[in-house]
Order: sequence, then C-alpha cells, then structure tokens
Amino acid sequence: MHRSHMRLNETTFSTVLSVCARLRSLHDGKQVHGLVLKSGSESSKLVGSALLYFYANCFEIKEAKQVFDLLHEGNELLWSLMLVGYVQCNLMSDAMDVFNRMPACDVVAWTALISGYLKSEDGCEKALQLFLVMRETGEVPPNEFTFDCVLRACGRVGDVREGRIVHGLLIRYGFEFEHSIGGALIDFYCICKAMDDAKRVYDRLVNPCLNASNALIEGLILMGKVDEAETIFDGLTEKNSVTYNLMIKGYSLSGRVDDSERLFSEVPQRTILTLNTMISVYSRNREIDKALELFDKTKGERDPVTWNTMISGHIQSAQHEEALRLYVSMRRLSIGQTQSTFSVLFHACSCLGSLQQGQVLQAHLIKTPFESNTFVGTALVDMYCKCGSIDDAQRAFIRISYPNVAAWTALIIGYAHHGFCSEALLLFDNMLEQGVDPNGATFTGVLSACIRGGMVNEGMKFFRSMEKSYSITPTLKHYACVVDLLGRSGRLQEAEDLIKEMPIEADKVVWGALLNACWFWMDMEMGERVAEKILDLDPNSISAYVITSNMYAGLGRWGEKMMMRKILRRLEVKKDPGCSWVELNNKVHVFSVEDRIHPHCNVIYTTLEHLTENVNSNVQYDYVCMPIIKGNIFTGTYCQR
DNA sequence: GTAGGGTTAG
Repeated sequence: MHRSHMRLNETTFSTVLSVCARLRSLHDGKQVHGLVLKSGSESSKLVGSALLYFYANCFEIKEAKQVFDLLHEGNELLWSLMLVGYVQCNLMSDAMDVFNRMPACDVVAWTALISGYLKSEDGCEKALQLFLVMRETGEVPPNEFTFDCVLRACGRVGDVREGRIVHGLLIRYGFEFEHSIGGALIDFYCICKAMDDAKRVYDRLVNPCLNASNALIEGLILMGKVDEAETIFDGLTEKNSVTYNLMIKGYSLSGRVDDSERLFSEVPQRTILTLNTMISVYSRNREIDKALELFDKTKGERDPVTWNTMISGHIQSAQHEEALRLYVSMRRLSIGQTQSTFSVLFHACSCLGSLQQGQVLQAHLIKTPFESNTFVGTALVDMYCKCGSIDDAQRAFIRISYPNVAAWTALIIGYAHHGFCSEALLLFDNMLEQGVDPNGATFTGVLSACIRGGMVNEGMKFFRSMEKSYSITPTLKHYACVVDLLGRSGRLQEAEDLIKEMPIEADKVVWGALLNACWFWMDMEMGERVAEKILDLDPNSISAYVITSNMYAGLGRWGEKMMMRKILRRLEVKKDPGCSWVELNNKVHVFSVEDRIHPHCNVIYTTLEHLTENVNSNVQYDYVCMPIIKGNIFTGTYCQR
C-alpha cells in the first residue's frame, strides 16, 4: 500500500475502508484515513461514504459526525449512514434529528429508525407508530427488512390484530414468500400463541427455510407441544445446531431427559450453546452431578453463560453456597459477569436469607452497567424483601429504568409480607396507572395484602376482577388466598361454598386454609369435615392432625385429642422438622419448634413472649380477625424451608 | 447502509 509507484484510487480506498469497517479494525482504518487526506480524495462521494460507514461501524460516532459535517452537502447517502450510526450507538434522539433534517428519507433510513426503537426497552409502540407514519406518508414503500422489524414489534407488544394487518400488507407488497419473512411471521404468531396461524403460514411455504422450521419448532415447544415439534423435527432433511438445541431443550421440558441426552450425543457440530443447553437441561431436572461433569469437560470453551447456567444449577439443587463459591472463582479468573450472573446470585441470597452476602454483591453490581436492568433490579428487590429490608427493596425498585409487571409484583409482595398492606395496594394502583398489566403473581401479592390487612370486601373485589377485567384464570394459589381471606374474618360458610364451586379441584392447601379458620372460630362440625377431606388427599398431613388436635383440646374433648397426638407422634418422627433462621454477623442461627439448643434461648423466649403480648394488644383490626402470628408460630406448625 | 435463530436470569 505504501509503495509510491502504485496510485491509490478512490475505489481502492472505499474497498479497504469497508473491510476495516467489517473487521472493526479502528487502527487500520485510521491509517487509511490518513492516506485519504494525503491524496486529497476525501471529498469524493465514494470515499466519504466509506469513511463514515467505517467510523460508525467502529462506534466512533464523533469521528463519523465530523466526516458527515464536512461532506454531507451534495452527498445524500451520508444522511442514511449517519442515521444508522446513531441507531447502532442507541442515540435515538440524534438519529431522529438527522431523520427530520434529511432531504430525502429512503427505506433504509425508515427501517433503521424503526429497528432502533425496537431495540430500546420501551420503544415497540414508537416503532409501530413510525411504521404508521411511513405508510401514511406513502412516499417510500416498506421492504422485507421493514416488515421483519414491524412484525417483531407487534410480537413484543403482543398485538395479534395489528400483526394480522401487517401480514395482509406484506402479502400485498409481495413479500409473503421472502425467506426472512416466513420465519418472522411464524415467530410473531407463536409469541401471540396463535399456533393455528403459525402452522398455516408454515404449510403455505413451498420450501420452508430452516429459519421458518426452527421458529415453528420453538413455538410448539413453548406451548408444551413437544410431540408436534418432534414430528416436524423428524421430517426435516436439513437441520442446524439451532434446530438441535431447540429439540434438546424441548425434550427436557414434558421430562424426557433421556431423549435430550440421545440427541445431544447425535449433534454433528457441538457449539458452546449446545453444551450450555445440556448443562441447563441437567440442572432443571435436578441432575446436578451430570451438569457438573459436563461443566468440567467444557473447561477450555466456557463462556459467561456456561458459568451462569452452572451457578443457577446449584441454586436449583438448593446448593446456594456452591453457587456463591462458583461466583468467587469466576471473579478470580476474571470472567466477565453478565446481568444474569447478578440476578441468579441475588436469588441465591434471597433463598439463603443472607442480607450480608447480598450487600457484598450489590457493591460489585454498582461497578457494572446492570444496575438499572429490569431482571437484576427485580432480583435485588426480591432479595431485600426476603431478607427483611423493605426500605432497601424500595430503593432498588426506584433504580429500575423500566419496571415491568415482575418488578412491581416483587415489591407488592414484599410490602404485603412486611405488613404494609395499604402501601401494597397503593403500589398496585400506581402500577395500573403506569399502564402495566397485572399477572397471576401480582394478584397473589394483592390478595395476601388484603389477608394481612383484614380487607375482606376489597380482597373479594380484586379476586372477582381477575377474570373479568384482566382475563386471568385464578389458580389454586388464588383460591387458597380467598378462602384464607374469608375464613379469617369468620365467613366460613362462604369459604366452603366457594371451594365447592371452584372449577378446579381444591388441593390440601385450599382446604388447609379453611381448616385453619375452623380452628380459630372453633367450628368443630365443619372442622371435622374439612380435616377428613385433607386426610383423603394426604393421609400424612401433619398440620391437619395438629389443628384438629388443638380444636379437640379447646373443646375439652381430651380423648380425641390424645388420639390425634398419638398419630402425630408417629408421623413427626418420619419428617424433618422445619426451622427458621436469622443471620447475625455472618453467623446463621437456626431455630426449630420448641427447641432449647441455642445458648441464649432463655433471653430469646422471654423476648418472644414480650413481643407477642405487644402484638396482640397493639394491633388494630377493622373487625374481628385472627392475628397472623397465632397460626404461624405458636401452634407448632412447620414452616417450609 | 436497514433484520439476524438457539443457551443463562425475576
């Protein structure tokens, strides 16, 4: 290149610069820029475009802007390139500014802007609005790239109607059988759970490309239709590693780990993604030893996801300390942590109830750009709630840039569990005002807030609104909450009627909530009936025996009480007693029912009695309602670990 | 020049 007898022309500069752009080799490109200046060819249209493209692609937006400012007069192509540059660096307001000033917006500029909005966390609506403007303006017809972006925006918003309109439009424009569009359409319909439409699109494709087949297989797996996915998979003449990965995961979900294993051994080209998939399959199915074995084998090729998957595997097997230990090795080996690393680890701290570990992790988190991420933030909120620090949870919530339904729900549940019932409901209102739709978990939080606050009528209103206003079908968990809610306030008959009218069969948790209420209100007649139901479902239900035994004792029916206690003693031997624990100065203190092992147990019991007296005399209820503390601590029922 | 599958996370 430096040989003086070779004259470098504009085409050479442009070709070399585009290579530098693709390789993102900033150093080489800058040297070429120097030669361009020396030769005086920087004002050529071709070289100017190549320079701008090179700098934009290397994320050197300032240099790109300098080229643009110098040369955009009379070179219309530079406007689009500048806009694309801004979009790549996610500088949407700058991109929009260029767009508004452009002498002529071509399809690339429109599409780049739409795709830019699609990339930002809350930009889907904006992307769709922009597409609408594009159509209304009517000067530039959309192409297959535009439709690809718009379909993904429809999928993210979950708007089937809008997507169908787009589908009709792209047929009119003649893109129906375009390779990339088939996959995008199937993806869209699968996300909207419109599987019949997805299959129809697939069947209409004369020669479905691998993209389309993979999209349908993924959709079917997500809907739990693994058999159908298998049929498509088996019928394919060509498969790639994506296809294999999807099916390995698919088998492991309906519980066919053997088939996952078989397919894993058949994959022609294993990638790190295949290995990660298999580690996660083992982890989810509690085969932690096999997961570890594979993890050890991947030593040379591990990527951060491999580590995250393994950490999560330990957590799924309740090996929380192991998970934290793996994180320490990760840091020691200078392996980059990702958002998932932190959300997984906060979850571990939340399971351990380890506030101090969580705080150490948060100190690490602050040095990363993940603090405002929704997943990480939600895990942090949840951790602080579970570790008893609701103020920190609140602070963590505020730092989340775009709180979604999971983030709101974590805080609502946290408030409810800490007894801040009206705050929880206020938060629910705030969430609705922000345009975030609740899900089933949100209602669990809202209902438990009503239970804690004794707000029966409000709770019933929320329960009825689930299906009516939000099309959320109540699950057993919700029914258990409502039975608890009615039962605690003494509306036992209503609670029993509700159970009888349930469209799904009540489980022992639902009946258990009613039995608890029978005991509190001393309704022996209903209590015996309910206990019988529970023992039908689970003959070893310790809590059913405990509660009925307590009821007999309360009524002075000592003979029956003794009988219950006898059965109970036999059962209790078989089960590990539950326990609770607190962490103090990096030491965990464990307590089980009536134990006197702790060296300071006398002080602890005295304090507990004092607290109980205070709680029972100070708590104000709107009407008679059984105090929560009675059911959980003093009856000797076991808490779950 | 515009899009770009599959793995981990609440």
